[in-house]
Amino acid sequence: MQRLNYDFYKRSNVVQVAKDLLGKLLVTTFNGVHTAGRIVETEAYAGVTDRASHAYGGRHTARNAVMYGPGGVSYVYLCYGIHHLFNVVTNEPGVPHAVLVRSITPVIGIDVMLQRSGKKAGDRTLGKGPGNVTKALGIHTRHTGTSLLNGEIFIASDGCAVKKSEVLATPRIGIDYAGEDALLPYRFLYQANGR
DNA sequence: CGACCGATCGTCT
DNA sequence: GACGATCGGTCGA
Repeated sequence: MQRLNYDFYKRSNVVQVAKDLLGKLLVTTFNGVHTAGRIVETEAYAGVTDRASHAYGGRHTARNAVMYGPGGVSYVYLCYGIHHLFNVVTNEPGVPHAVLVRSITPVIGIDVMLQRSGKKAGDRTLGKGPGNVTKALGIHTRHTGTSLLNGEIFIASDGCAVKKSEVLATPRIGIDYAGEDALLPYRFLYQANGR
């Protein structure tokens, strides 16, 4: 198992990074409790030129400040007052690109994830949907700005190879306000054996 | 089943 | 003061 390094996150093509994150393991290690899931769904947010992005037009606020920092840092924010959504900042400082992790399949610490989510064993919705990802892994808005290069949250490769034929690209979810950018195929699903 | 709606609050205007 | 990069429960068919 190999933690992804800055060279992975700093790349300038956020769409490519979003695709490359499929099949990787998203790991949290809070208080010595390890939980991890395989990333099976991501969305790319292409910064200032992307109307769906929080940084569209160079918008710079306290909330999205970490997007303007270096890649390999978490950007977690609250949506609809209830859901904590986990993103990975990409690219080099000054370019506010990010990838939203929308779904994982549980791999390590499934019992803990079930407990955190209040779900029963066998529930297929565990880790499905961006709000459920953070709930299962214990990620909170307080974790925004933490580095994935050396912190409690990180992404690793376990050598799982993702074939191009197993990746499906579709428009992103819930961004109807983004005009033509809502049509961009920036959502990627990894479907090895269905879901 | 699918459609609808309520929850719930930080953030930006 | 309005509104989400959502979820899950409920209602009607």
